[in-house]
Amino acid sequence: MTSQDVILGILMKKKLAGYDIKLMFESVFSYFYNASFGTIYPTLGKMEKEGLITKENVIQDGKPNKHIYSITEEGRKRFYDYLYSDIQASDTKSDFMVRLYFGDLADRGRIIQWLKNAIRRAEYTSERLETDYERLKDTLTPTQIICIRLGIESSANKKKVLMEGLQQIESLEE
Amino acid sequence: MTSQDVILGILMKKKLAGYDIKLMFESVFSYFYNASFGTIYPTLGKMEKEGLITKENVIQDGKPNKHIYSITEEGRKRFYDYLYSDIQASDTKSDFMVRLYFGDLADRGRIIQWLKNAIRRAEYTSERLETDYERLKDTLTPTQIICIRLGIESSANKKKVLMEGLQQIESLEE
DNA sequence: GAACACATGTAATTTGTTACATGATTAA
DNA sequence: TTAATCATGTAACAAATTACATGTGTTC
Repeated sequence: MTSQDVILGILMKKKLAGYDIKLMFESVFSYFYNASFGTIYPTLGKMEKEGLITKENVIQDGKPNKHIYSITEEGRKRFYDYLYSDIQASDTKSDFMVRLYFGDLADRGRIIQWLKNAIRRAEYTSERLETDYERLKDTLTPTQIICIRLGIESSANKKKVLMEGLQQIESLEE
Repeated sequence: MTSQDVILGILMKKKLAGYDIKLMFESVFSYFYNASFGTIYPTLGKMEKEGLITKENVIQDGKPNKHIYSITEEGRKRFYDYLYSDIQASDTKSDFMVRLYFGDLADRGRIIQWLKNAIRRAEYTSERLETDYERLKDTLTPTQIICIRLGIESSANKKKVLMEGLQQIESLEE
């Protein structure tokens, strides 16, 4: 799975500008995919050259011009090639978990701070996704519902485990 | 957090060869970090040049020679620079979740296959980690216990959510 | 005889990030 | 007036993957 595959998928449903795609990465996709502008724009350029998408120039007033990209037949074909390919193992880099793993090399106060911050983040994520879910649930496809449920429940679960861990750490003798 | 930071952390406790580090990435770290040989060996080389680690040549019979790396004082200092730096947001690329998100473009049979495979993987992961936990729990530090608990419970939770999702999909009219 | 575990390393390529450059409008 | 939102793009650089190359011993 490359950024191109994901962009192709997004354009399957709607024509969009690079900026809009970035907004989607930051909202819906944030807990399972992300890419920066420095990836999105060059990828869109490359895809247009290859005939997978076409560009439309939209002049806006008060705002900069937009390049709206639409997927082509060739692009749709390419997307299905991806959709029916083998699923790759997911790849996670969690700095927080690495810190925890090496936690005995840090002082107790610092660890407690790490845990409290992570608890707050997990809480915030699960609440944000829950709100999104309530707002969007009538427009989501069945598999998108599973996707967002996975996000909500995993962050709620994470919060639970972290709170148990925090209690454990706090109960320890110095 | 770079591969260098993680390798430094691993060498804080024990001198090891690149091959051993790879084994650790595949076992203990697998659910929150990973790096290939193509990353590990060049990184070790660079670290030695910078004086963060030292190399020791170990001749083995029947097996190829090993290069055992030990961390230096300079390396320890560098590790603490990392340990006390800001924690970076975790970065996940889940091909499975992306497929789910675009699931309405795939046929129902395929989706069911995806879900069943993911359920099996989640089950396997949580069982593997649970076994590791039972075997190692007396040697694990308190924060390592939180770390592994996070892995066990998150995969068990994932399995639960996926099974609910599968039922939902299977109950749908064609 | 094939494949796998052990063990290291390089090279080509891909992929991605960060920072910079530009510039209008709007809200604090 | 400062920052944020909107909007695109490039360039320098960093990071990482994949494949290749080498070679022994063991297991199937």
